[in-house]
Parts: sequence; structure tokens; C-alpha cells
Amino acid sequence: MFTIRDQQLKLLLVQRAGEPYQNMWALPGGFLDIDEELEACAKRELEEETGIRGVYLEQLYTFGSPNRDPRERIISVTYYALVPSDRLQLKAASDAADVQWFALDQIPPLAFDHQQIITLAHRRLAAKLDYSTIAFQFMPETFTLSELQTVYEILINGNLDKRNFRKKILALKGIEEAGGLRRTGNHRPARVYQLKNPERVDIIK
Amino acid sequence: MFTIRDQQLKLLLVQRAGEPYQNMWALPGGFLDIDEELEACAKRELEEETGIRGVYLEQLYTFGSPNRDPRERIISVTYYALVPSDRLQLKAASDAADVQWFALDQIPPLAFDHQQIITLAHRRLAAKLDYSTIAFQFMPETFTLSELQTVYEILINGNLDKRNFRKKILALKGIEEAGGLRRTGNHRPARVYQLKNPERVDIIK
DNA sequence: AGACCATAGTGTCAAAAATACACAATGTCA
DNA sequence: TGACATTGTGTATTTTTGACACTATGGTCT
Repeated sequence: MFTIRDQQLKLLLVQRAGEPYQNMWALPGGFLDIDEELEACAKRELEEETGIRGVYLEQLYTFGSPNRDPRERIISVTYYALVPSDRLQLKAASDAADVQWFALDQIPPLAFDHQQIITLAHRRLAAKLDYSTIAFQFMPETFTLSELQTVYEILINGNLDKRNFRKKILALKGIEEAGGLRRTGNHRPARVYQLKNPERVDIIK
Repeated sequence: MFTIRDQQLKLLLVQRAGEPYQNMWALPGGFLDIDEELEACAKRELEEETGIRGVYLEQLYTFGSPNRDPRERIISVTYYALVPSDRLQLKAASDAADVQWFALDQIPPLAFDHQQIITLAHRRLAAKLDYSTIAFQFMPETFTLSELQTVYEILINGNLDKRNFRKKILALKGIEEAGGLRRTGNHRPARVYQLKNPERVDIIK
């Protein structure tokens, strides 16, 4: 689960309670129920560990090397999720210490092959930036164009030209003015926008 | 497993010997051994049913709806493969009748949710055409630019301008002259090319 | 040997898209 | 009411993409 917070791309990790890899950090996850859809399982596990639901979720890859879990053969069907920054109140179901957001460049050593999973998810996310509107999934219900630009700049880790960025984004026709202005300091307030189809990730170009 | 044959994109199907869905056509596949890598399993099953190996193979998606197999809960980690047209001698391990190539628009009713899997694979292949050199995986060891163009035209189901196509392909720097000419009829012979990195699929642009 | 045939191979111009770039407008705050 | 900080806007240049037609070459036939 990715989010953007404190001007950084962050990732949710949980601290393992039991063996193996006790006390190490790991990706949230768990076992599939016998009559459960794969995606439903991912959503359930995420909600159980974080209380968050209704976020963008996409199947990433299935990992199944024979010895990736020391106990027994485990196949992991992995998903990644994107959460808008205004919805990351965790703690509905878990206590503070064992679930935490980590900046992507400050990930501690992880249990199992979870670092590899993160690397793949990050690459996928970066790739999708170029040809989809996936970045919109990080935005709260309403936002300004400057806020959106900041999100893009964090994701690509570089600067963008304000005029060109606005031209490109508005040409996508994916957002519309929500009406009203956002006041955030002693300067001109910004127009507020919203997604036309909040659930939808479009492929562009 | 996709290939291009008779100027068409074709797909390999096998006819089921036993229940359920007896005698219906289905995708090649089988069960994972307990100590087997997922990708090794896909390769093994493919080779067992077709005798073909060493082809481009990529994990597609994992399907796991509770009732997709009437017998019991089955999770299918699916892969798709691309085979050059000069390597599709089947029959190493199977008899003629129960393994066959089908044009993509002439797929018979399939067992399980296999039609859905094919649809996804086809979409993925089409998408990758735009931003990778995946189409090269359909080419035999050596080929002419006209042959390559024909493959692209079949895949996108449309015509391409010869000069622009050549410009674009050569700009990718992925192929080089193999030396020599290919004579195929009463007309000027064509230069022969080969991939610089036959295994590699590059992401472009 | 020469004519004809079929496909290979090649360059330029126009249109569209991407990029670089600077200043006026507006609400807040002191 | 003036200073401040950020919003919002247009044009010119470069790059990329797309349209388009003729010559080159070896084979085949007479």
C-alpha cells in the first residue's frame, strides 16, 4: 500500500508478531479463505491490518519460489494499493507500534522476499505513470492543480513546468472544477478540482 | 501460446481427454509440483504438451475465483508465450488430433474460464506492442524488414507505411544486418536482419 | 540479351506534439 | 495600503510523427 505523505512516497509495513522473522517488518497480507475471491482477500487483509478500504487495488504478480517461506511452500498472489493522503488514518484495527508508513528509500530489512515485491511494485507504479492516470488515485476527493503537480513531482522525483503540466492534465479531460477556492496561507487561493470518474484509471496516448 | 502462421495470429489449444469439460478445447496447463518454480512449471507443461521450449514466456495474471473449476478450488497462475513461426513443429510429445493452432477469431467454446484468460492475454499483447519490442519475439532467427512489417500488420490488424516503419524499427537499435540476402521469388531479394539480443524485450520511449 | 515483373529500398515536406520560458492576478497579512 | 506568496495564463521553438512516390535489383520469360 502506497501513499504520499510528508512530500514523500511511502509504503505501509507491519511488524511481524510471530515466527518466522519475528519482529521484522513485512508487507501486510495473510491467507486466502477457501471460498474467497483473491481480490476480496487482499481487501480484507488490508482492512484487518489498517482499517482502510475502498482504495485502488491492482494485482501485481504471483510469487512462488519453493523456499521463499522457511515453513512450507507458499504461493503469494500480490496486490498493490494506492491511498489518497487524506485517508491514511490507520489504527482502526491495529495498535500504533506494529503498523507504520516508511519512505520508500528508508525501508528496513524485510521478512521473506518482500523487498523484491516492493521493488517490482515500485517499478510498475513508475511505468504506469507514463501511460495512465494512475497518479490520480493518490488524490483526495478535491485538490488543486498545484497539489496534483506536487504528487507527480514526488512520483517522478523531478520538477515539472507548471504551464505544461496544466495543459497536459486538463487535456486528459479526467478532472473538472469542483467549484470554490482553496485558501492555504497568505497568498492567492487556488481553484479546486475533482476527478470525473474517481474509480477509473485511464490508459492514455 | 501465440504464434503467427498463415498470416494470422494463432493460439495453441489442447483438447481435454477427461472430465470435466471432456473433449472441449482448453489452454495447455497443469499442476504445479511441490518443489517447482512457477515459471518452470509453465515451461514444463508447455513442453510436455507441445514439445516446444525456449520461447518467450511472461506471467499474465492469477485467476482464483472459487468456482472456476467445478471439481474443487483451483488457483491458476497463467503465463503467455510467443513462438517464432519457424519453431512450431508440435507433435514431439502429443498426437496430432488433440493439440491445434486456432486463429484468434475462431476460438471454439472453451473449458473453464479460459476464454477470459485469452482475452486478457490478447489485450496485454496488444498493449505491449505500443511500448516494447515484444513483437520481435515472433520472428525467426533471421528475417527481412518486410517480414517484420507483416508481423506488425497482423498484430495491429492494419497497414503500416513502409518507410516510416523502417525508420522507426531501425531507430530502436534492436536489430542488425545478419549479412546476406533472402531470395523469395522473381523479384529483388531482401537484406536479412537478426536481433541483437534475442532474449530481450525492451521497453521503448 | 532484353523486356517485364515483383518486391526492396530510399528522402522530403507538413502537421502535430512536446518543450522552454516570464509575468500579471489575487487574496492574506501586517 | 503595500509587501508577500502562490495562482494562473500564452507564445515561440524544437522535436516527433505522419503522409507520400519513385528508383533499384534480381528473377523469369521469350
